[in-house]
Amino acid sequence: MFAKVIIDQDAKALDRVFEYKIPEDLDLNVGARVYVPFGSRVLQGYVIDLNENCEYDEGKLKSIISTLDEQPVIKRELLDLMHFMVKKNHLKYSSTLRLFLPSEMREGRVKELFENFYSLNLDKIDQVSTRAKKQIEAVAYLKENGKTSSAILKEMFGQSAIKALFDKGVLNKEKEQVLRVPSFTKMTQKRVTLNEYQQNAIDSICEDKTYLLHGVTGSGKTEVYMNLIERELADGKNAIMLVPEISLTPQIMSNFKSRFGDLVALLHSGLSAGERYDEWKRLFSGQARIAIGARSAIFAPLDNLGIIIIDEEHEQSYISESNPRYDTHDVAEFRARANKCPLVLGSATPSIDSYQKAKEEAYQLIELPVRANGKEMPIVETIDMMNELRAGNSGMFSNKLLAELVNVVNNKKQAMIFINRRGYSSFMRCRECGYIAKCSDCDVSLVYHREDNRLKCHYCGKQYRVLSRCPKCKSENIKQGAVGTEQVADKLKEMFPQVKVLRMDNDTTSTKNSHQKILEEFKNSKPGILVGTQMIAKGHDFEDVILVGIVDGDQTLYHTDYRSSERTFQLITQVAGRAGRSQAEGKVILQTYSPKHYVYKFASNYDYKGFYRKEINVRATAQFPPYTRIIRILFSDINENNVRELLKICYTEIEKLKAKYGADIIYMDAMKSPIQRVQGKYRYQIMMRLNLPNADAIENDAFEIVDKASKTSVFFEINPQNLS
DNA sequence: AGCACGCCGACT
DNA sequence: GTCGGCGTGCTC
Repeated sequence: MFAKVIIDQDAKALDRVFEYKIPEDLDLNVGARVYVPFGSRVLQGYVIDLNENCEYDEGKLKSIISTLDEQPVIKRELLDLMHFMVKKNHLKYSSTLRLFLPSEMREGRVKELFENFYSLNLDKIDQVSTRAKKQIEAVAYLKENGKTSSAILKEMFGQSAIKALFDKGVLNKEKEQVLRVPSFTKMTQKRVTLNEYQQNAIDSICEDKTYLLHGVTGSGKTEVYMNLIERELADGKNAIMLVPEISLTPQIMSNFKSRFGDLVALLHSGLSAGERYDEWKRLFSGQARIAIGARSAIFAPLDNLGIIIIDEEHEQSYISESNPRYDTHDVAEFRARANKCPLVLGSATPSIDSYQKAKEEAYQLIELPVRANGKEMPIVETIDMMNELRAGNSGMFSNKLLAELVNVVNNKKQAMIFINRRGYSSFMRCRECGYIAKCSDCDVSLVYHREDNRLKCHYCGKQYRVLSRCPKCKSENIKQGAVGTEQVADKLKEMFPQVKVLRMDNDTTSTKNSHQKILEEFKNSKPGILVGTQMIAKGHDFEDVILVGIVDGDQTLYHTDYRSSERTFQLITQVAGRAGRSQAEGKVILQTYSPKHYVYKFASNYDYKGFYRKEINVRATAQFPPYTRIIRILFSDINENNVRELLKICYTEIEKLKAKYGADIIYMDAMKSPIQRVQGKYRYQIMMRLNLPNADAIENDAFEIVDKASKTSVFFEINPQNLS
């Protein structure tokens, strides 16, 4: 017998199948990790196939040294998925396989946690003194509950009692592996009665299909998810539910934990390597049957899936933007079809892509048009900031927003102020000559951070001293540009000194649990104002938030990106949904310099369908996705000449494809990347826009060309989310 | 990725 | 003569 093996090395040159002989006495399975001789070294690899024959020269084959796994750790379905992903996303086998296993399982670094357990030695039970009250209690407890961990026993009966029992030989001590389970405070969740739409959704979602669940904010999607999962569990099946990274809120987790208990396993980047390994193992062994987590949880080692759910399906975090690059939607679709189970995409603001698929009946559309609590959506008032300016108000808050804030404070309620930019202000600009401070490595504007009075590069983290005069024209009139969270928070503190003003963004949530702490503090602050980036927009329910202010709605709009309208609409809807979640009436103040833009018109009326109709037209007219496919090939290297050379070779070759595909290559150009340097590497790119019918073929041809020409891997992006 | 092999310059 | 620079090529 022969084995096909993928070597666990991150080099492009090694990323192919190597064949090995299998020793007679080795019991080997597809999907097991193995040690193999490789050149003069011993490396870890993964068995992806077993065959009677080999393709390579048999005389040159070496033998597998040993296997690390009796049972395969990568199940068949995931191996099929590997092939799918490698092909679809031009990925390496090795990096794809790594997605399937916790990092602890590579290089044999499995660290397991052991704990002492005690159990009763029934022969010696009569040795316990009748006067030893604690010891008798402990024995009774152990009779009732069986084997128990020493930590629990000592906590309950005291260390001395347990030690005495052990010394007498009444207790047997044994070491046992324990699994580290991330803790969450459980809330007892009362079961809510479903409205007719929710019930209808649950009844309809039952086939081997993809469903788009379009439910307004507060329509009770989570309740639908929980019911669906409950139904599948009862049917003996397992479930995966994905939530966007940022909304891994304690609320969602504790809801699920209290409903499903230890059947839930969590997988996300906030876990320690040990915790992640243990959660993975609980799923693998079947102890846990529901995987909940951010995008990587789609690779949960569960078989027999009954349902896969992607909550807030429009979120960008579902698209992996660093290697290995993939779109969670594709992976979920693959796994759902492999398991013949429903895939549910849920959102209040579906991506244009998904909604179009629903319109074309590739997906089945299900709607939850009303809020579960029967409340109306809060009223959105659009403020024309140009008018404010003309009226002499050049501050960052409109008079209306200020008045509403005063109202909040007087009534001891809460407000959320949303601004989509972190730091104190966006950039430093010389008012005389127009010079803008940039990062010397990344060619991107530096952002002023007041807390440490420094300029920071948001791409590489490099810090600079603040400029007091312009390095170009020596003018001292160098100032910050647009406002950021820090400045807004400072201003509010100044205006409302008696009010608790909290800030939440990437800078204030870098330490573990800081996220939770801020939210907890806000919850207990009345009156209180929470200032933040999109981080505050997702899934937090605060009863006393009656006002949401969007300081500068335009910041996401004027990006040179075909998706900016879509993103702005989603963001406003999402943020607006935070207001008036309970009895109180909510209000949203939306400040903008372009109040007539269609995004604001539709967003302020919560008119998703209207927005979709407009936006899909724009895309069709301008020849943007989903009607075309955009491909961006990014080359980067420390040596600028190397990149330019490679770019030139690839461009000339790819250009020849025009003869073959003609007008299906709508556009093609080579250029410097918008952000020319990141971490000292020069970045150049080729952008292509393709007509759909031949897009796959052109994409593959282009990939072949680039792959052949370059020794290192090149970033190959499809419909890139941001062009930096 | 690592490691061998190989073909040129400058040293005990 | 030999030591060692790192370019090229291979690993089942």
